[in-house]
Amino acid sequence: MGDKFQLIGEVSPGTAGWTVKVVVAEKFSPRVAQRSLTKYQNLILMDSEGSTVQATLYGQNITAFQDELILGKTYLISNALVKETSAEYKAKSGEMQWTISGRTRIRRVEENNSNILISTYSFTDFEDLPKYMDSNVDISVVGIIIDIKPRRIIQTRFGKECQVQDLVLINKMFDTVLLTMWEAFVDNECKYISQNLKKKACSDWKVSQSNVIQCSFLVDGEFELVEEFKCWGHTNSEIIDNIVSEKHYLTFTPSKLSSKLSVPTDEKDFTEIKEHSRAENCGRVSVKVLNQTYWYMSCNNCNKISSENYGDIYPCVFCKCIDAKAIPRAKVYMQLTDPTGYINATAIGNPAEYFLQSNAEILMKQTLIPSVESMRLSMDEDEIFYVKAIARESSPDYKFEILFIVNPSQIEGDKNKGKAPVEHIGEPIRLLELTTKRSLFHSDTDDAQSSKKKFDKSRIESTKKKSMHSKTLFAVHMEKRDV
DNA sequence: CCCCCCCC
Repeated sequence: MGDKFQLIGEVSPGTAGWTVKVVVAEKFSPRVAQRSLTKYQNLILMDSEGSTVQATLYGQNITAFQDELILGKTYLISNALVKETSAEYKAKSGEMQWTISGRTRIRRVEENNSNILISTYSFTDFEDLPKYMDSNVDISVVGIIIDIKPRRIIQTRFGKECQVQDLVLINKMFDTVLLTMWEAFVDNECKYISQNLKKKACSDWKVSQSNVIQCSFLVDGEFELVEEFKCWGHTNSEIIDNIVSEKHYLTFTPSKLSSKLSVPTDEKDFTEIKEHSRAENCGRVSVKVLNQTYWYMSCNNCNKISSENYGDIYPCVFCKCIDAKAIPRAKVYMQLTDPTGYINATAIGNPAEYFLQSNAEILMKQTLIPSVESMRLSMDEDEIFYVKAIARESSPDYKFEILFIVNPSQIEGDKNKGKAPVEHIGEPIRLLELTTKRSLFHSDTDDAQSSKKKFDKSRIESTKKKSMHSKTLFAVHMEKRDV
């Protein structure tokens, strides 16, 4: 399977234009980080030489890719973000780590490379397990799950309550062991396994049960399942038969394993940024834009990032649209500063194009990254940036997004002249005085009535609707250009 | 809505 592609070891952070053919050797359950709410999922990928690399998926990518990266299947992967693992963890995770995201290109290859997988595993026989008790060594076993015990709550010796659940494993010698699943494994793997056991029970159970009855139970033990522990679960009589007829090791696993597990479901929520309140009347606000790529390739249906080439039709992993088209989308990341401090904010799509005075296609075709000044010569009037503070799932701080940019002189003059066209929910409505320079950190409020204007009314209306749950829209008055 | 990063 090697041929014209790179090997895992040949790819480092600087490597350009690489493609590696890999087998998904392991796929762990999605987890939530210890110190934040970030969801992540680790995979182990293996190349033709048996070298492995840890690959990680974050957040929504976990769900998006759950059917793309199937355990035991072969893929061509390119354009993953390659990072060196920090020294702290190097011993454990190996040299490099790949982050798989929407920009990563993944192509399924119809090849059976399970022999490569098997060759790298070393399974410990059940009868040798007692040697490893309390040794904290990671070992692998292979067996069939023939029973799952009820979940129970235990107390550790430190008084902490833990949920555990026992599985009964059987090997080809009909030895059995109890495998105790801890905490998250109860919610994830056990849940999946028990569903699977039920499903199989009617048709297959008799055969395997009669097999079990014939055997003697030689070893009973209790072993902790650590994360590196490999474990395959089946109750299919055919598989048991295979084991009996000397097909020792199984390399296939339920392909939808991860989809049955606890995948993040929470919608992102928008919350108020009271803690960002500072003094008012804080003087001028300035904007700084660092050099960056002012566009990304996106799905024309859902706007999510795409790994395809411009104009290509492809099935989008995010929205599942089968004939999505890859089109560029403008984005710009900027720093807004006032005397109280600064925030970093992103503008995507329309506000980005307005700010950059360009459009996505032109931005994409720039070979050199132009400075914002050079693109924004015409902008010499005051502007209001409507910024939304969005609570992040993963950390306590907010990210800021510029929803639209309004030039006040374009707003129709009536009694609402100059008042920001944004509804504020749950707080007294106040009007934003254009002449007042607000602190960036002041979550200000605006008047819904003022949407009676010709300026881009429909867009503002639709933004309003989407912002119904938001209490965090605030406006930043930019005084002329001050880059 | 969408980008980035994120974890052991």
